[in-house]
Amino acid sequence: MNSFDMKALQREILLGFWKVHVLHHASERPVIGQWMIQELRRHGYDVSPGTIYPLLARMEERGWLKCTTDPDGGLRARKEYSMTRKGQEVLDLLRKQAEELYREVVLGEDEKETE
Amino acid sequence: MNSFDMKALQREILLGFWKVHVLHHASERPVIGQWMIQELRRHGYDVSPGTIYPLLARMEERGWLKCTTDPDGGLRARKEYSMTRKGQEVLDLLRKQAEELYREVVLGEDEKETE
DNA sequence: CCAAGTTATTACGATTATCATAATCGGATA
DNA sequence: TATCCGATTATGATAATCGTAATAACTTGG
Repeated sequence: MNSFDMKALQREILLGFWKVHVLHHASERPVIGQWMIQELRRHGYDVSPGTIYPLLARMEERGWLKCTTDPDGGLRARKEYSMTRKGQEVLDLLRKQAEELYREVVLGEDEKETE
Repeated sequence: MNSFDMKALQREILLGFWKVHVLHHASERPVIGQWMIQELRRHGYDVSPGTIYPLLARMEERGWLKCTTDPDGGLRARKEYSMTRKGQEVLDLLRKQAEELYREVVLGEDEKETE
């Protein structure tokens, strides 16, 4: 298959992409950790709970997502993360960056100069 | 300005984008650490040497980039990183991912189903 | 009603990446 | 030769990620 270290690539770069996907999905419907794990597996990537859950928790801490749980659901009830105003701002910026990235590295357009 | 923690955003997500830019640039002409720092500054982002140089060194370790230096240039001669075959494979995969990301979060296309 | 699976999250210790800042090196400038 | 500039290196602290195991609550079958 690939001749390179996929684990390193996931950690250094792809995980960042997936975080953008998470924010995007969260802006349409609530996201839960387990869904994210399965979704990535479906795409052929394997990411451990020890990565996913802390990641969502950090996004909540930072105010990018808000978390709701069934209060009667017990200690490990499923957590639904949905978008906040701040998260939306982050996502807006990320969309711009994702577009720049696409234009430059996929389409091969030159960077626009800041004059 | 922004109401969110830009430092966290840079660290968790944007830095990954910039790594893709680095690989892309390296596939066209050699890249050096100082250039990268200035380029990011030009775009309004501030990243420290303690991030950039280890990052390039890791890419070399992993065989994604190869490094050439003027052998008579002394201990801190400028290092030029250029693309390797393995790095090109990494970049190819990243281009696909960047395109998926763009289609989904910028254009709002639905994911393609794996049936 | 109990045992066994299923769906989820949490805990944890080890490893790796990132950060800010200071130090260093060598060439150019004056 | 003293100073500045372009670059990289060193370092110690902090933060993110990893794999694995533990836990909790529901569901299902006998």
